[in-house]
Amino acid sequence: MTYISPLSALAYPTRLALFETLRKGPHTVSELTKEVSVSQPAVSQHLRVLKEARLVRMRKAGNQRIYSLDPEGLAELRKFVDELWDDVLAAFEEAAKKEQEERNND
Amino acid sequence: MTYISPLSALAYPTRLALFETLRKGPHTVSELTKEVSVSQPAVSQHLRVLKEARLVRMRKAGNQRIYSLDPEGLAELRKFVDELWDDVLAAFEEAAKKEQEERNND
DNA sequence: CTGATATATAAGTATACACTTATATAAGCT
DNA sequence: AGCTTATATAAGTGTATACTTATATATCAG
Repeated sequence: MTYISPLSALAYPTRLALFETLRKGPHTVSELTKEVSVSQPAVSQHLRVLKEARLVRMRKAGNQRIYSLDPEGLAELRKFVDELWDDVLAAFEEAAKKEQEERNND
Repeated sequence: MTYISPLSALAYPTRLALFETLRKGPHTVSELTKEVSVSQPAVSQHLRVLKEARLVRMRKAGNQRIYSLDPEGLAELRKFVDELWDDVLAAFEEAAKKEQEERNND
């Protein structure tokens, strides 16, 4: 099964390395290729995955393609983790409440 | 290469489904197995990956093992995404500044 | 102690996918 | 037009890993 998501897109080391480079600012494909130890086609393939996951976006500039972070997709990732964090806090409160009740039963 | 991280741990659909179930609260392995369409050993294997990534934790209760979200590991994930978001905002500001400069040049 | 239940581990298999090289596409330059 | 540079796509390969069944471990109940 193939499952494109921001999480799976960032799961692989080489792809994460490309993404981390893009955090520093927009880069062309050849610049990105210099940053990692894989071939240019491999970089293009990773960029496609990142793009489909809406983590990065691309604009053409003459001969080159400039990749950069995609604010829209990243906003969704942020939302996911924010909501996740709400659940974590809720679980904490629930656990604290139960502990309190157990103390009262003594 | 094997790369254990919260991101790769959540990258796979079945594992994400288990994690999403745990967001609702602590569950035993047999409860989790009912939620997904794979065997119990497969669930145990996924839980091990989630545990190594510090996304979930486990406590024994008699015969059973109760899995729940791991606040510590999830705090790290949150931190990662928060810092990532800072970079996104910075990239936005940079882009806006450049656009402004280009307008001034006209 | 014995059987039942809950979970983990072992071993094997099938498939997804990260990589490679070769080639296609597309834009810039002379 | 042709040549060069930048990037993408195609096709093939090796490996990681998600699954399976079988079995081991551990706790509980009688």
